[in-house]
Amino acid sequence: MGAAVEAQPSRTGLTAEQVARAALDFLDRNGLEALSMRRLAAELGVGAMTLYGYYRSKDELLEAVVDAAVSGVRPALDAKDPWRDQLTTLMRDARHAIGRHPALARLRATRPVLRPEALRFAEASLAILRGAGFDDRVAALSFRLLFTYVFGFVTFSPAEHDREAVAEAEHAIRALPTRDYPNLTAAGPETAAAMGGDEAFDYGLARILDGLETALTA
Amino acid sequence: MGAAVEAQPSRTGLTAEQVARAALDFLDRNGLEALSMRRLAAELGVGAMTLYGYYRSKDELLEAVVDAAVSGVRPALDAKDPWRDQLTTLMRDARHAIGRHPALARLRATRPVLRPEALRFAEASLAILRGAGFDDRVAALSFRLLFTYVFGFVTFSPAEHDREAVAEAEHAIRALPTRDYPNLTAAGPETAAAMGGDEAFDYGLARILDGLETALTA
DNA sequence: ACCTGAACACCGTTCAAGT
DNA sequence: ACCTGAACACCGTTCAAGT
Repeated sequence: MGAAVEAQPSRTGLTAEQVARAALDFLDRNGLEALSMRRLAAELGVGAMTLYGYYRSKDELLEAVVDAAVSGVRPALDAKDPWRDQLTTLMRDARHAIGRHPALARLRATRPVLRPEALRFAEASLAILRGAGFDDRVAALSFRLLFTYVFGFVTFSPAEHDREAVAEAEHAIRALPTRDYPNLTAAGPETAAAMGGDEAFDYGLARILDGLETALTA
Repeated sequence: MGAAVEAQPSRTGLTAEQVARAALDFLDRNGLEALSMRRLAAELGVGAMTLYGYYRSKDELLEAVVDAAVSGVRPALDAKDPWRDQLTTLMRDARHAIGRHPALARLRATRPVLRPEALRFAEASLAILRGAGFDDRVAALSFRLLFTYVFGFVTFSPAEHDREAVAEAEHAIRALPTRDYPNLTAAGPETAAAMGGDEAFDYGLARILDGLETALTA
């Protein structure tokens, strides 16, 4: 399990929560590779070893960071909307929520996160799917598909504004021998453009929802 | 760019290729965290600094490792099959190819891989999609959806045989308050089971292909 | 030319000591 | 009780020296 030694403001005036929040903030500013216990401690103005009073290891701290990022985020849904619209809203919101803390998706790739706060996304998805008429098994499989898509997208797509990554991809494709890569070179700019952004996300999501609709009416 | 100092067998009898292959093997045996330049060098029976004769940095070595893993893998397709069957085969093969080197998916999450060998998957996908009648833009978007799904699945699903991860998830769900998580607790075992495995992969893939079919005939 | 030990600036974490 | 410096066993990489 994770945090929770005690929420007592100790001699340093720090709580476990505050340490996790500071780590999340550090992650957003400097990225995952930059975070070290020593640097975080220095930023908090305490000795490196002080952090081990709040978390038994760096791993445990990182788990708490995921929790901190995810807690308080409540899906805003209107149950009167059609299930397809509800899922679209939920997945778009999830994408943007994760996109605000890019390091987190990679953190979740190593460790499946099973904290209650992180499971609200599953609950909200299943509520919509079961409400739409999917039985438990198919609702669960459908949720997993949506989860995989959203987390896969934020993990493997270049960041929102990263025009450079797209340009690099286009350049790499243009350098390919046409003979061995006839289709990729023919659709080079389109393939590079499809690597990320709202259009790509929405297109994929729409196809998945088309597929769910087909399964539901079959 | 990556490797390629020279393929000359030097004093140690090592080539850049061999170093990359050894690193891939090390990764498969010990995981991403365990790989260090010092340890790999020790395993190869050379000084740590010798590796820097082949690759300028650990990053560059890792890029070559991705290349080594991916090179030589040719999609085995029968162009006479319907496009849907061809895509199913290609994506299943890709999933298993990546699954053989679990560290690689996480490596690709940090750096988009644009080496020619890695782009064969894109070429094969686009060949099928364009052959099916998708225009370049929609074919590119559809490829990206499939790519995201396959890489997302191998990244965020527990490994094939990891019965323990499923049990842990089931346990975590059972501990949830029914009042706040009515749907998740109701479909707990199904949700845990859907985290990975062939059934989950094939279900998701089938829904995506349903969606592509809908888009194509619309 | 090719290889490598020593050294530098870092890590996470243990342990014993400080207040 | 709470905090922390020193120390240990590691990193990736530079640099100067070895053959």
